[in-house]
Amino acid sequence: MYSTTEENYLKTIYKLQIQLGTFINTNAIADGVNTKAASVTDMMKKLSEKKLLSYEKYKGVQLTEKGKKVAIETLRKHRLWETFLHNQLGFTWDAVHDIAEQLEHIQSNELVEKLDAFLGFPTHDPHGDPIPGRNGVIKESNFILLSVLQKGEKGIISGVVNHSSLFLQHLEKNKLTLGKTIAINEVSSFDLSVKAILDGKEKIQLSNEVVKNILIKKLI
Amino acid sequence: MYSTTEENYLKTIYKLQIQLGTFINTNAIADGVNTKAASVTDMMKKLSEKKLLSYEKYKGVQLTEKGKKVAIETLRKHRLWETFLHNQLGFTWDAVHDIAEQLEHIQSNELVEKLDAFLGFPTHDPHGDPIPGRNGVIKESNFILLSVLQKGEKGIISGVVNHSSLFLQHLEKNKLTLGKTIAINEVSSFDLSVKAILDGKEKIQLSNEVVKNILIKKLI
DNA sequence: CTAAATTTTTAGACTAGCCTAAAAATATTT
DNA sequence: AAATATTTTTAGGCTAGTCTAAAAATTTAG
Repeated sequence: MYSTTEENYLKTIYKLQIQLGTFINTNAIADGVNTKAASVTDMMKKLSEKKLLSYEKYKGVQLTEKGKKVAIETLRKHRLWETFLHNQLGFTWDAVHDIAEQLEHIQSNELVEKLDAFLGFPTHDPHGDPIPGRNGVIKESNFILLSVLQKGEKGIISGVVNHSSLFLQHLEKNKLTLGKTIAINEVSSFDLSVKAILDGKEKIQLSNEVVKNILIKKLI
Repeated sequence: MYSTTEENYLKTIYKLQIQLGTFINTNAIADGVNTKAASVTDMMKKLSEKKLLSYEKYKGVQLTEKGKKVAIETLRKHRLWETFLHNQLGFTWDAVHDIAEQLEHIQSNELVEKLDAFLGFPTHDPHGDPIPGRNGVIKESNFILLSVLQKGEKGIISGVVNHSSLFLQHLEKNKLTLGKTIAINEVSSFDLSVKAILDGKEKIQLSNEVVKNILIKKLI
C-alpha cells in the first residue's frame, strides 16, 4: 500500500507530534528520517496529495486521521517485532531496534495478527513502550521516572526514556532489565545519585543520568 | 549489502541453473523476476561488474561462486522464514511463500542464525524443500515421486514438485499434509489414478496429476 | 522596524530500476 | 545459403527518492 519511505516519514512525524504538539517543521522531519530539508519538502507535497497529512508552505505539517492510522500501524508492527526479537529469539535490549526497523515494513495484515497472538497479545515492547492494539488504540502507561522516587520507596523497571544503544547496553551490563525491582535507600543531595537495592538482594549505585532515564511502575 | 532486487535476480538465476544446467538466457530470467528482457540486460551488466556472475553478450550468464553464495543465503533465509510462518505462526502451506518473499531480504546475520536455532535447525521447509546450512551446503533429499510407488508400498509425504497455491490449497483441503503416511492400494491402469489409505485410516483416491506432484520418503 | 540570521522552498541534477521501440545478433526454415 | 523468425541488446525516457545550490519567506536581533 505505502512504500517503506512513506511509512518512515509518517512514523517520524507521528512521534514528533506526540513530543512537540501540533505543527511539525521541515528540519525536525529531515532529522528524523535522516535526509535533507529539500527532500522533506518534496515528500510533504506527495503525502499531502495522498491526504495523509495537511501541509502548508512554511507553516509545517500535521497528520490527517488517515496518516495517523498508517503511522500507528507501523508503530504497532515495529513494537511487535521488537517483542518477538527480544522475547522469542533472545536478542538483547539494544539490538532489536535496527532489525525491527526493517521488519515493520513487511506487508501482511494476517502476519501482524498472527504474530500478535503468537506473542500472547503483549501490551508493551522490550523498552516498555506501549504496543498499539489492532484498533489503533494506544493504552498510555502510568509509569513514572525512577528519579522521582523518594528514599524508602520502590518500583518495577518498566521502560526507558533514552532509547540509545549506549544507554541500553549500560543497563544490560548492570542487570537493570525490565521487570526488576528497585528499592531506594538514599538519594545524594550533592549529585542526585541514588543508592538502591536491586531485586531485594544486590546493592547498587545509580547516577542521576541513569535514574532520570528509567521508567518504573511504583509499588506501594 | 545487496539490494532486494539484486538478491531476487541472483536467487532466480540460481534456481534456473539447477533446473536447466549452465548458461541461463535473458528471457528465462526476465520471466523469473517478472520484468522485461531489456531490464535484465541492464541488471546483468551491473551484477557482472560486481563479479556476482559472468555475462557474455548474447551468450547468457552463469553465477560466480560469490553470486552463488548470495543466492544460497537468500534461499536459506526464505526457507527458514517459511518454516517459521508455518510451524510457529500457523500459516497454511500455500500462504507462506509470498510473505517469505519479503522476509528473505531482511539484513542481519544474527537474525538468521537465531531464527535457525529457534526453529530447532530444521532441514526442510514446509514444502519439503531442503534448507541450506549456515555453510551454504544443501543436503539433497532422497525423496521420490508418489507416482513411482507400487501397489502395497507406502511412504511419508515429504514435499511437493508443483509449488502453486492452487495445488497446495488442494492438498491442504484433502489433508495431504507433510508427515502423513500414504499406503497404495491400487493403481488404475486406465488413468493412473490411485486408491490409497491415508494415515492408516482414511480411504482416499488421488488423480495422477496429484500423485506425480507429491514427494514421499518411502517406507520399507 | 529594519537588518541579519535562519528556515524552507524551488530548480536542476543524480541513481536504481523499470519501460517501449528499434537495431543487432543469433537461430531456424526452406 | 538466403530468408525469416526469435532473442538480445541499445537508445531514450519514466518514476521514486535523493542531493546541492540558490532564491524566497519567516524569525530574531539590534
